[in-house]
Amino acid sequence: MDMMATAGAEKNDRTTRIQEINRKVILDAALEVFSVYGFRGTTIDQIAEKAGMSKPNLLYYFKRKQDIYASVLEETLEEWLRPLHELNPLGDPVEELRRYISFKLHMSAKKPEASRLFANEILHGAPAIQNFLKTSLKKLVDEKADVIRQWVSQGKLAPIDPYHLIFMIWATTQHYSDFDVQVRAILGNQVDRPGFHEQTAQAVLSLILNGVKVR
Amino acid sequence: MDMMATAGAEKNDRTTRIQEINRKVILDAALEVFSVYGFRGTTIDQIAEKAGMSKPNLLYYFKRKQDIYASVLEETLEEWLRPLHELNPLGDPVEELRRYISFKLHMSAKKPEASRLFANEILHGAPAIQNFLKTSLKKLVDEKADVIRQWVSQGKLAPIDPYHLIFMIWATTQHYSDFDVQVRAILGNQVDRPGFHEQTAQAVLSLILNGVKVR
DNA sequence: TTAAAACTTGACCAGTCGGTAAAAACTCAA
DNA sequence: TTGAGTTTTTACCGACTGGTCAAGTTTTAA
Repeated sequence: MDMMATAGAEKNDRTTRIQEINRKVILDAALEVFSVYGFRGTTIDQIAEKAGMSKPNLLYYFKRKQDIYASVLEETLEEWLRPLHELNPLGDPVEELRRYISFKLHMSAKKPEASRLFANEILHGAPAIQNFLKTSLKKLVDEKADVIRQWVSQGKLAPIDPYHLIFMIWATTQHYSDFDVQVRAILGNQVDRPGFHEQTAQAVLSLILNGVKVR
Repeated sequence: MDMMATAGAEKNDRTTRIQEINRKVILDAALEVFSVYGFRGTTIDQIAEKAGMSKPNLLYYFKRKQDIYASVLEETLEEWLRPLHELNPLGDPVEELRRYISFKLHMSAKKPEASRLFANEILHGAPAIQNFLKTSLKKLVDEKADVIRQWVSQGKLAPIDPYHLIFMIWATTQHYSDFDVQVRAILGNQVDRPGFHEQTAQAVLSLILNGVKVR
């Protein structure tokens, strides 16, 4: 499997209003279903039902199951990585990291499906986005690792490995969406109490930032 | 789906030598396959082939696919949680955490299949081990969270939330097995260099422990 | 108004997969 | 050696699922 462009509808390559609407409806439904059941665990019928249309109709917009999957991934990837893009080399390091972590936690809470979709894809060897990981993602991370390394060499951060720091931030923030059931099993229904998200952010921030500040 | 006992072979409930061997062969094969493809993504034929026997023969030992899956999970769970059990309330807090983190990282590197198996199960809502999570696991974590809380109140650790600390340790250590492809895509083949595992351990340890030490 | 293009659907097909049936092959204690 | 119990295999079934087809309905541009 490999990342590929969205298959258009027949003959003409113009995108009609109906196409625009239905593609979006399908991709929204697909995200919901794929993120819960994974690629193999998802049936086209499930997506079609959630999208409120028949299977052949759905297949009119996306010729194969993989096309839907690749499109959902593509759509969500950019949004998911934007916060890292915004890590500002000129800002205050601790403040920048605080912003980044807060935002990632916020995304995890607000859109856990996206996180789970990736987690599942990567867990299964990233068949559809391997190339993306090795090019775009690597480039972005290398860039930001450089930023962090400079912060360190300027004495603004403790001498930490930037890559492992980034991995730790990813792992920790996404844990709360990917392993939601486990978190719930252990913390019980306090997870649903109003202030929980803020408490979590507070705890995670102080843990990571303390490990990163100069002493 | 729910956790269930291993289905024995027919009539007599005595476990023969052949049964013992074949059950183990099957469970080893099953761990390999399930951890890569997940429950739905795995076919009984795949497991049977890896185990070197025919599908009906495999089904002679485990009546249904779910039984194999449940058995593999059950078998691996205990081993996976043992290090947390060994967190010693009487030891030096930072040293105990160092040991725990090191051991988890070591397990992630040595037996990534186990980690991936759980990650996959939990990611999909933990249908087979929900009950385990809510009872055994919760009890264990509550216990150890208490230990950490006491360390904090004795002034031996910075004032951190014990649950979020545990989550962070889990998330970070398992990241290296669960998201192996992503780590590889970003770090390249340095991952396979001899000292890599030690470097990672060093980086992760200093990050987490710095966040935890009293200042 | 109209006809071409776009959209939708019911019927269906072929491959896959979990699981069964029944009989053959093997093991082992007496 | 023998036969009861255990293990293995061949053949097969029915449900599911990804995807196709052809015919119908709706939309849209002229």
